[in-house]
Amino acid sequence: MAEGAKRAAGWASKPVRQAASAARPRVFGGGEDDGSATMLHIDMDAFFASVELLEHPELVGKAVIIGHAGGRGVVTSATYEARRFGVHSAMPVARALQLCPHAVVLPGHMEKYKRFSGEVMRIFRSVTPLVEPLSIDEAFLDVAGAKRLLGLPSTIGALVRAQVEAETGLTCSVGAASTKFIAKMASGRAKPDGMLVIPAAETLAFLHPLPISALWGVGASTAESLSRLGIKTVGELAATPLDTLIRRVGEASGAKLHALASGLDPRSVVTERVEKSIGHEITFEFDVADEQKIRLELLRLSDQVAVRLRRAGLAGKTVALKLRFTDFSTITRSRTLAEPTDLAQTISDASRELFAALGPVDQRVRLIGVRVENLVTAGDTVHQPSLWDDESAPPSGWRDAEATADLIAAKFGRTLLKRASLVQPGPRDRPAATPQPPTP
DNA sequence: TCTGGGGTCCTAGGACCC
DNA sequence: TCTGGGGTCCTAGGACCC
Repeated sequence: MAEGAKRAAGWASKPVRQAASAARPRVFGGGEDDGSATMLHIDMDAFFASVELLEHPELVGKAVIIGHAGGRGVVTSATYEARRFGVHSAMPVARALQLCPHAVVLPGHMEKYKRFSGEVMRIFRSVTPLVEPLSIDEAFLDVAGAKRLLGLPSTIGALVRAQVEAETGLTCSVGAASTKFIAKMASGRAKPDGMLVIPAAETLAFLHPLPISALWGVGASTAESLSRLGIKTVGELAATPLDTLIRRVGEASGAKLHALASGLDPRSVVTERVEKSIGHEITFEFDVADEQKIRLELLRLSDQVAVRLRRAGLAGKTVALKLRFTDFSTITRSRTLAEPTDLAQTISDASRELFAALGPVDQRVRLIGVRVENLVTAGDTVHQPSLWDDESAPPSGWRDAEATADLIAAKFGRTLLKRASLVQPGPRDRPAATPQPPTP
């Protein structure tokens, strides 16, 4: 990142920053970094918002929300100035603006965030090859082997933090511990722009006073269920007999939670992950009753999914349809095909058949989604262009079915249109003036 | 206030096979 | 004639994470 951008964002000339990396690391329990905390969890601070601020230096220090203003948007990121008002991710933007009326709402730019993410992950990998990206803005680093070359985990953490800031203008927070799970908890408590080391011997002292909702995998539902057993803290969870827990939350979750609450987490860093499914979904700006609109959107989503499958060299055997209705109830229907596919037409056919099999739907549709599961590496794939190139792609949430149908007709002729049962045969159903075959 | 879009993992029941 | 238990695959729904 250009020096100018950093300065503009008000980060470059922060004397605290220099001091922070040079100062003794924050170590839980007040001791020294004894080198036992070799798992790092690094998490970018207010990632999307911070990236946007690089281009809007005038907004630094202000309450900024990333999300779609108006309509049905939710907050995808917010500066700490906005969070002080209770704003957080996944909250409807409308609600966030009630809590923080002076906040500036900016639209998100996913492609840009992906670029920054790649840059940051590259810096992580310059420290150790044992990097496991967990999402677009966080990763685990196993620095046990890098210790000899680069020094204590806290030194490595400081190095990475300084380098990320120097090269991108963004800050991140680091948690260092002896397991993944504790490292992640630690980075959360180091935020923003900090580092917290939990020596192995301090694990339980750090962990047990925390509320169970802090545990990875304990959401609102599980927290509520456990609190009915009188379990509020991680320490209380660890002291609960395993079979009591299993009866309450099920076999797998019970065993996992009990282990985590006891500080046990044997998972190592996984550098290569295999995708298990690829899908797209869209929430309409206004709930839809028109089934033809839904079928058209299914074709569009199927095409997006197929393009991504082919780019990844994958094909999938199971096609899943997802529908969410006006009352927010959600259903899924899926079908397993005889052969894996990466073709839009096949995925679209399957999803439209699943939709048709529902029979008459008495509610309007708020969201539809198409997902392909049971992925396998595609064999010899036939090159198949997208139904739409970028220029002609109808915007997501399009409203004009006629216009979209015309668009397909203009591009491929009426044959595809008819096959896709996008329009009823009728007076319009004549060959287009200049039918064009799909261009390779 | 009214709830995005990308995913993963788990549970439970039924079919089917041995 | 009645009845096991285990394994695998498929489907639907839900919790959870960022």
